[in-house]
Amino acid sequence: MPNRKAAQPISLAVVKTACSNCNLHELCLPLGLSHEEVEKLDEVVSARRRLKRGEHLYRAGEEFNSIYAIRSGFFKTDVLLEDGREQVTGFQMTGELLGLDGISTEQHSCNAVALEDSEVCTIPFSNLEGLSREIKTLQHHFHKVMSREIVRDHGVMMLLGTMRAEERLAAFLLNLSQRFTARGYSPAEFYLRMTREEIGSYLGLKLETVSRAFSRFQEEGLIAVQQKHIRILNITGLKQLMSHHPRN
Amino acid sequence: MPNRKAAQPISLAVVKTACSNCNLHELCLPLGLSHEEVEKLDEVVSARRRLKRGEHLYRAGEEFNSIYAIRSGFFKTDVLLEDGREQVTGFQMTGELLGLDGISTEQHSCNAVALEDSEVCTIPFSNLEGLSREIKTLQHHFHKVMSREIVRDHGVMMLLGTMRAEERLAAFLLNLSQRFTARGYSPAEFYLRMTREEIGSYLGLKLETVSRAFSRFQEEGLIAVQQKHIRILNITGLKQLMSHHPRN
DNA sequence: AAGCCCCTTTGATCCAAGTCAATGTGTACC
DNA sequence: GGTACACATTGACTTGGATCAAAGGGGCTT
Repeated sequence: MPNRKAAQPISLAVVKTACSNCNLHELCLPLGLSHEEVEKLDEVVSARRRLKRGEHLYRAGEEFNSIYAIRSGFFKTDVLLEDGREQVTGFQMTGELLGLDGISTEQHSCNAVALEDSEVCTIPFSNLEGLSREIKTLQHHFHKVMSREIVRDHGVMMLLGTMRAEERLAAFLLNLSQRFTARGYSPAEFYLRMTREEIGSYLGLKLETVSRAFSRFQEEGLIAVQQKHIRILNITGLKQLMSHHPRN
Repeated sequence: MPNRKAAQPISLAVVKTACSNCNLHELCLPLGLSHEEVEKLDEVVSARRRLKRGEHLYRAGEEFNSIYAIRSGFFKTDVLLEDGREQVTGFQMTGELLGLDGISTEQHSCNAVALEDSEVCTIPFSNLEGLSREIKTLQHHFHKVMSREIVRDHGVMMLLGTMRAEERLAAFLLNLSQRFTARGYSPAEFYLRMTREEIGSYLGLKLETVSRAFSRFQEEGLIAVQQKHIRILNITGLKQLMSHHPRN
């Protein structure tokens, strides 16, 4: 149990975020940096922050100062229209960056919400810019990360623009599977951190449609669903489904 | 008439791209740079390239080396799925950058096609990174441009995920209008450079639906359409249309 | 000036997904 | 340990946009 013992002073070394001893090197900003360079990055990463499930990391309209690296946990980002319509723009997991949208106007343009208890590293953006003027590798890696975000968004546009409901859900499951795999988890079995409604919002579908598609996949033996617990039984079947579109 | 006189040698000064005497300062990378800094940028921008209508600036899969600033003309970018489905991911006009998607994998991830005769400045990316390690303002501005692209994409996701056909088209027209205005053109009257099919692909609609929506807008007195020539007659009407969604 | 091709418009019909409604299920809180 | 509440499933019906089909421009080329 993570119950903090009363009044016990905690050593700075433990509290201090340290890229150098973080096991996310391969997923996060330090990718490809030398030991020395990672230590410089350490100085820039100012603090960790813990969030409970449901808590906002930032909200649309707030001033932008920092980007965040997810140390552990799971987030969604969403945009709200004045009339209350909501679009989930992404789900982020360990090692991924949050807040890149805020650079453009120096205000966050979406909301970031923890979907489970999570922990992030706060990276003041002007410090990061400073350091990436010094460290070429860091600069280039950061540019790649931003660019990857753009490519990812194009993928979602493709999905929303051209795919039918079951294709969208299959693509979604395969994407999650692949990201879990990259983090050392099972490619075939995982818990969804988000509701059917959030999946639907992300995929441009109503929650009932998401639910029906899950049921259909189960009937066809592609997956086993029990609430948020998913097991992928036939990954090639799911992949085929995506090229099996009618005509067009 | 821009008919080039035969065999007349052209002075280097004319051919050479020069940010310093380009009238796109306010829209393009040099935004906010000092005179000296712009001259440094000049050295980095290696060449102009002219494209005829229909010509590809780059194709998905090609090696990425440079980004491109549009000096004049109009482009679309699109992504193709193996099965032939196409998604237009954006339309780009004067002053906007093309190719940011390629940074991530060092390969272009989409196609960029000129929709009218156009001219671009080629900016070798490693040179740009080099210079932006020297010039803080340039670095920051470049980051803002990339971030703006992400925010823009989120807007498109919102559009594709939550809006009905007529809302999408209204949003599209208003967006074009606003961008033309920023370039000193009429906010109310313009020629579309793309076909109904390309608009449809961008908006996740079939070309017939786009056509019908145009006709409906015309019946309602919101716009006057004649083929590719658009006049916006009631801009507030168009804006209202977007908040007038049914329920949800 | 004719003829062709591409783009666009319009009509009739169909279907995938949305809507509305009721019932089931798991979990957190007294 | 019961009860409340949020989330999920399933069914019946509706509908917005897709599909199929045909006809009407515009602007090329020859």
